Amino acid sequence: MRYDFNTIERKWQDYWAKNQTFKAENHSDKPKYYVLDMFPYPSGAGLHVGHPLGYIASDIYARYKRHQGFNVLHPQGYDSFGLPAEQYAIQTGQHPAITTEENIKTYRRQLDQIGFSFDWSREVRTSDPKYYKWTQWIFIQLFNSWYNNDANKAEDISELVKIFEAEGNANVNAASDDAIEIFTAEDWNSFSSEKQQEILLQYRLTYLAETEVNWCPALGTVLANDEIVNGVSERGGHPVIRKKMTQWSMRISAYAERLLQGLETIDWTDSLKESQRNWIGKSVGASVIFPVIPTERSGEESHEISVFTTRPDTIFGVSFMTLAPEHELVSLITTPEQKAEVDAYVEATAKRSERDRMADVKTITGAFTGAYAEHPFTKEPIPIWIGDYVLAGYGTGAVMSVPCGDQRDYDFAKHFNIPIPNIFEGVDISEEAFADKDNTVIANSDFLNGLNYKKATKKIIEELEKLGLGEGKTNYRLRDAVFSRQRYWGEPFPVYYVNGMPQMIDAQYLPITLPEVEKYLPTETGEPPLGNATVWAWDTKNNKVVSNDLVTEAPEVTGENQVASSTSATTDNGIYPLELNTMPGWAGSSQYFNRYMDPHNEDEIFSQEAINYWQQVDLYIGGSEHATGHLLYSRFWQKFMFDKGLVPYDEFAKKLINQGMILGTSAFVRRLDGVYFEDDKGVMKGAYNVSSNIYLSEGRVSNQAFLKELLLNLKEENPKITNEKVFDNLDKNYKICLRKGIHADVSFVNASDELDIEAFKNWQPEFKDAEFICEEDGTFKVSREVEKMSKSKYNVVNPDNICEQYGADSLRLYEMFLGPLEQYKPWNTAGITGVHSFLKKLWKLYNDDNGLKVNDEEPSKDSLKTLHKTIKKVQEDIENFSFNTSVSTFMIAVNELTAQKCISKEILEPLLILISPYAPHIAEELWSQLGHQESIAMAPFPQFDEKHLVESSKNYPISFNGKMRFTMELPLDMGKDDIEKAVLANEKTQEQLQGRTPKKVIVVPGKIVNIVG
RNA sequence: GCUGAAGUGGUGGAAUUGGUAGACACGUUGGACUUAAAAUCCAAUGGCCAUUAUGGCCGUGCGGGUUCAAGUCCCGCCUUCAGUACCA
Repeated sequence: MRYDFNTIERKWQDYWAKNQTFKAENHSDKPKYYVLDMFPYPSGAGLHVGHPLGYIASDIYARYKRHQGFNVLHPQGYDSFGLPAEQYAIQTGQHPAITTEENIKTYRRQLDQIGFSFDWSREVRTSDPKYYKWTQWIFIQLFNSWYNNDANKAEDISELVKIFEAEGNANVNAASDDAIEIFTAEDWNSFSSEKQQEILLQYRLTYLAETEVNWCPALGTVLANDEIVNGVSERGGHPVIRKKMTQWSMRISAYAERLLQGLETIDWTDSLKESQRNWIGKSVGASVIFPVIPTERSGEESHEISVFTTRPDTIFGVSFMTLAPEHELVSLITTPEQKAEVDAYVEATAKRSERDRMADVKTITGAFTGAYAEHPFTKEPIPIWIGDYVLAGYGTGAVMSVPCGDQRDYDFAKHFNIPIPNIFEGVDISEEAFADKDNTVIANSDFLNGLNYKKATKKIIEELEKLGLGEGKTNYRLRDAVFSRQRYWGEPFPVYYVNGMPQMIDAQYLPITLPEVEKYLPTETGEPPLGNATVWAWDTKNNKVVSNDLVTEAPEVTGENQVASSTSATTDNGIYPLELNTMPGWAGSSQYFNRYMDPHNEDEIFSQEAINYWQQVDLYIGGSEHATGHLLYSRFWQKFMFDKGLVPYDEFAKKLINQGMILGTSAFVRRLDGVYFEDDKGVMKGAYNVSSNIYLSEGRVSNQAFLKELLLNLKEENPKITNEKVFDNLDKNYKICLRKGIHADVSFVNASDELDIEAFKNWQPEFKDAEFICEEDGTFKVSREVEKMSKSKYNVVNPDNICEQYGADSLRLYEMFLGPLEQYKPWNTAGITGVHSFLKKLWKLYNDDNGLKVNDEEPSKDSLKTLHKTIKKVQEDIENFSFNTSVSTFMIAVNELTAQKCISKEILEPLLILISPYAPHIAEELWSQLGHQESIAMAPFPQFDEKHLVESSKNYPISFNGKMRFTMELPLDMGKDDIEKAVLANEKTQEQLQGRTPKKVIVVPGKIVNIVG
C-alpha cells in the first residue's frame, strides 16, 4: 500500500469538519487551555508558506494539550477591516465587503488544507456588524468612564458628575487634559449643558479634542505613532506631516504605569517587553516653573514656563531656556525686536517634515525670543530661546537648558555663544557636557554644593515645593492614541452631534452599520468618505439611521457667545448628523480574544460564565511587529474591562511567543545592461550602462576573462554599445562586476538553480528577444539571495503547491524542521524531500505491499527504549516550544525502529500519538488502520517510563588533557576508583601516556574520564 | 547613540545544569537497481596532513582569562539582524 497523502489528507479534513472534532465546549470537567493565534488580515494575495508558521506551532501545542486531557479553545477569525480592500474599492468601485468575502474564502480554503484543529464554529470577523456591535459598545463604555488616579482605576462618569455637583473639581485627581479650569460646585451647577459636556469630555477615557496629529496627505488620513515607520507611513511609505485636527483619542496614558507594571506579571519575550517599556518611556524627575519676566510691552500679563527635567539637581547650571517652536508661549513672549527672526524660524520649522527633521539632527538651529525667565533660586534673568531640538510632543515642550550637563544644550550654547557655567566638582567641561549622574558632585549651586545626584535631587525638590515652583514628577513618553480615521472600511462610531457636542447612541440600538456610499474617496469639501453617505443621520425620536436631508441645521457654536445664524429658528426635530470618521484598525483586534469565548452572544459582549471559564489566553503566538500597536492597545482595553468588572484578569495573555519570519530565496538573472569596476582593494572605479539584451548564467559572471572577451566582442559589433571608458578600464585589469540582476520568478528555477529559459522569455515582453549565455554544460544558472518573501520580489512560495506535491503533513513538519520557532530562516523548497521521505518511511513501518503489517508481537527491549526516549524528548520539546528538534527525534525513532524491524503494536500505536500533533493526517489514517473507530485527537499522550531507558553500562569517553581519544565500555555502577584503575590498565591509555605518569585523573561517573598528564 | 537578539561545515540547524562539537536533514560525491529517468537503497562527507588499517594537527566571529575540561562561564573587541532615537 502506497502513502497516498492527497487522498488521506482530504479524507481526514472532511472527517474533522463533519464530526466537529475540535469544537470546544464552555463546560467541561477537564482543565481548560486557550491557545490563540493572531488572526490574519485576509489580503488578496492569499497565504504564502511564511504565514502558517505560527499557526502550525500553535496547532501542535493545541493538539498536544488535547492529548494531555485539556479542554482546548483554539479559535480563528479575520481582522477584516483595513486599507487594501478600501484602496481596491477606490480603484474598481467594488464594495470592500465583497473583496473581503472573496479573500476570506481563499484564506479558509488554504487554512483548511493545512489541517489545523481550529474550532471554526467560533469564527469572528471584525467587519461583521454582529461583531463590531461590541467594538462600538466598548467605545461607549470608554466614553462613559474617567480615570480616578486616587482609586487608580477607571470609574463611571456619573461618579465624577456627583463629585462636581457636590464640591467642584478642585480635589479631583484624574487623568485628564492638563489645562482644565478649576470650578466650584456652584459653578458647575450653573454651567450650561454644553459647557458641562465640554468639561466632562476632557475627563473621558475616549475624548474628542483638537490635537496635533500625524496627517498623511497621500492616504488622506491620520495615523497613530505606531503606524509611522522612519517618518513615513507604515503602509505605502508616504510622507507624514504634523497637523492640528479635532480627533477622537483614547486616554491610554492614564494606564501608563499599570501597563508598565503589568509586564512583570506576564510571560512574554524580553525583547517585546523591552519595546513596550521603551514605548511607555517612564522617566522620573521634577517639574519646575520658571516665571517669565514681564517686559514693558507685555505689561502686567504674566506668563510662566513649566518644564520637566530628570536632572533637577543641575538647576543652578541653567543658562538659558528652550521652547519648542510650536510652544504656545512663543508668540506671547517674543519681543518686537526679535519678532521677525522668531516668526521666520517658526515658519521654517513648520515646513520641515518629520522626516527632514529626523534626517538632520546634527544641524543646530534656533532663535532668541528676546524674553527672559527668572531663575527660581538665583532670581537671575535667563534668556528664552526657541529651538527645534526641543519637541513639542514630549514633556511640556520646553526645557531648562543646562549646557554643562546635557550634550544637546551644550551644543546649542556653543553654537549661539551662550555661557556654559560649570556646576560639577572636578570635571572638565571645555570639550563636552558631563552627563554621568552616578559620579556627580554638585558645586557652585548654593545649598546643593557637595551633594551627589540622589541627595541633591531630593533636596532641590523639597526647596521647589517650598517655593511652590515645582514638584517631583514622573513623565511618560506614551501619548494618548488617536482613535479616528478618515476612512470608509472601518467601524462607524456610535456617535451623533448636537450643537457640536458628541452624543452616544444608546447601546440597545447597536450596531450602527456602515452606510452605503457612492465613492470611497473623501468628499469634495475634504470630509471623510462617510461624508458621501446620504443616509447618515440619527433620529433620536425613532432611534434609527435616517437620511441626511432631515437634519435641521443647528446653530453654530462660536466661542462663548452663541451667535444664532439666520436659519437657526428652525425647530429642532431631533435628527442629528452622525460621526463621519471610522475607527482605526486596532479597534477590532483589541478585544477579539475575549469574544471567541462566547462569539454568538447577542445580549452581552460575552457571558460572565464564559469569561470566568476561559479566563485569559494561555498561549498567544504571533509576530513581533505588533509590539507597540495591537499588543499595547489590547492590554489597555483589557485593563479597562478589568476595572469595569467585566474580565477576571487585567492581562489578556499569560504567555506570548513571537514566531520568526520565513524568508524567501530570490532568484536573480544577470543582465549585461551595466558594468562597474573594482580595484584589488574592492574600491569602485566607475559604473557604466551597457546597451545589450544579453543574459549571463551565474558561472559566466565570475569568469573575468570571459567577461572581458564578451565586452570586446560587443564593441566590435557596435562601438556605441557603451561608454568608451569601459574599455579604458578593461586595460587596467580592474575587476569587472555586473549589477545584482533582475528578479526572476522562483517558479522558473529548479532545485539546482537552473532557469527554465522558455518560461522566463514568455514571462515579460522585455525578455522576449533576450540572448542567453549558458554554462558550458548548456544550463542557465541564476544567483540566489535571501530576502523577505514578497510578491514584488517574485520569491513567494505558495503552500497550495506544496500541499499538492508533498502534502500538508510534509509542509507542517518541514516548517517546524526549518529551525527554532522564534528565528528568522530562509525557505528552501528543495529541503522538503527530507521530511517527505521520513513520512514515507513512517508509512512503511506500518504497511508493506500487502497492507498493514503491525501485530501484537512482544516488542524488543531496543524498541521499547526507542519509544520511551522519544516520548521523553518530544514531550520536553513541545513544552519548550522546540519543535524543530522533535522532528529530528521522530526521524531518529523511525530510522531505529525500521532497523529493528519493529512491527509491534505496543510500540507503533503510542508512536502515532506522539507524531499526531505534527502530522495529524497520516497519524489519523494509521490510527484507524490499527482498528480505532475514534479520532486520534483525544487519545491520551503516552506515559514515559524511565525503566526502559535504564542502562547497565556506559561508553565512557576517555580524554587526555581535555581531548577525547577513545571510548571505553564500563558498567554504570562501577565506582570512581575502579573506573580509574580500569582506564589506566587499558593498553590504549598506556599508548597515549607513552610511559609518563598521569598527574591527575578526573573521573565523573556516568559522564567522562579525563587524564591530565 | 541606546536597547534586545544572534554569530557553529557548502546550506538549515543540533549539542538539557561546563563533560565525546557538527545530531537530524538538505546538498555534493561514489555505488546498487533500471534501456533510461524518477523513486528507492547502500557508502562517504568540517578542514588540513599522513596512510597499510590503526593515526596526527587545527577547528564553534576575534583577542584574552577561569577550569582537569569552554560552543557553553568571565573580561575586552568585531560583525549581522531587529526595535528605537534630539525623550530634556
